Amino acid sequence: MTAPATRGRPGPRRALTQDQILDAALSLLDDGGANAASVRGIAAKIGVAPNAVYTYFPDKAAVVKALVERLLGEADHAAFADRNQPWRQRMETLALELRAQLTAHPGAVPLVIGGPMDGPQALALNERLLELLADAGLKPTTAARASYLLFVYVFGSIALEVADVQRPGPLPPESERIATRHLAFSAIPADPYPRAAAATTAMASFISTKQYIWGLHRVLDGII
Amino acid sequence: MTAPATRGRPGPRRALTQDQILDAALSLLDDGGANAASVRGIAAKIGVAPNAVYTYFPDKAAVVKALVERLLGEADHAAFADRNQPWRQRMETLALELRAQLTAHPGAVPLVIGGPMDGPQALALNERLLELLADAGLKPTTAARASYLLFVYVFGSIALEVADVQRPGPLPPESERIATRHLAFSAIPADPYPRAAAATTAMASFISTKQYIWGLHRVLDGII
DNA sequence: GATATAATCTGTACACTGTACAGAAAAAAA
DNA sequence: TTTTTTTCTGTACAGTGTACAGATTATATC
Repeated sequence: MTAPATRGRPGPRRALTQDQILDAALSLLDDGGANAASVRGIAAKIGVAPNAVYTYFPDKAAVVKALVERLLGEADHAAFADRNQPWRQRMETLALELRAQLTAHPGAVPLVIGGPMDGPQALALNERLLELLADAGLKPTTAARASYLLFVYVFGSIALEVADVQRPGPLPPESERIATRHLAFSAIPADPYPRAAAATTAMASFISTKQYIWGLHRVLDGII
Repeated sequence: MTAPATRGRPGPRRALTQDQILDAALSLLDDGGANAASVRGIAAKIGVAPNAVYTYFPDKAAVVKALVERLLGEADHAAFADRNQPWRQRMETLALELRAQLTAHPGAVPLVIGGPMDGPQALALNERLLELLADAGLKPTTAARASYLLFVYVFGSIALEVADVQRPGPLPPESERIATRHLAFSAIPADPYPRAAAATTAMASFISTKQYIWGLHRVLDGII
């Protein structure tokens, strides 16, 4: 798959692989946040000169694109491709899988939603969704619309969730993040925001799995 | 409102205002994309040394934060605060208003969804949503959940829409963007993606106002 | 095998980025 | 008038992406 296409031509053997570069990039993102995956940082991590990276990718954008593809591909499609399970269940599995995959790399999330989702893995994901929605009884065009809506919901949720924490590094446990939000929201004055001020506890927990599933079900209810 | 708080103290008069800086930043974003709003660019645009900006904002993040607040605040709340209209209508007005406001500045969108939406204007928006959903008959906690869901939908949609074009500058007209997508999607092979390949025309138009409204209605249907 | 060819990787360099620090000019307070 | 405080500038530093020119290395050709 990731075989070097340049064997049988002159020149020294490649010392690196694309995957090594992506590994390094992801690792930097994981403990440095979205801006930590610099070309120089990547190169340093694998012990090579900065511009050696450009042998494997034309520019940084290509690295990011490949990394996004890889992250999307790492979601296990097998689980929700199982047509024996009820479709809502499969949808839930898919949504949770994607969320788990992406929130495990919060620094990468801005990169995922920062570019067009038109790579092979995004298309594959879309295809699984279309199958699933067909099984749910939707006509192709409605299924396509619904698939896009679900994309919006899933990636929108994840984006808002990771945007909520500013410190780089792995996402703290849900409970801790909720506690932080609660603290922040407790400062909301009742004067201009009476309704928000009265709902701070609820609002604090909107980054939770529970709310994520609740929202998913509302969307699915709307699609029917 | 934005009065200089430092009058009645020694020192030369300020040559700039925060708004001038935000104007410059927005203008740079508008015709250079999300990375174009550099401190140096802003300073050059208003004819001042780069570090003069730091008199008005502690760092670049603060500039971005203020700019986001301003963009959110520029949505006209009056239209959908009118309780005489049916609530679905008001919701539609709100959603369209926000989309228009943000897609008018595509370069700013990554900045909007890149940080926590907890500023005064985000809270004000949330408050309007809560009022609206209360008028729709929802109980406070359900209204709060639904409000967050709508945030996710609106900003998620806008983010995906803006991420779809890579060239900086103003968003091309919808028809042109759809045509571009159509062209790109026409290359989708039927082999691994039969369903997607059969729906390219539909998929191309998912960045449209029509799809946006359709999705909104599905979400509202789900909320009831 | 010797030679030509083409692909790696490195060193250096350039134009950018955010921002820290030191100083000069300016205006109000004393 | 002198002191004090603020604003803005100049300079500087570490960091960014990446272009360019070699040196090195392996293959293909003669």
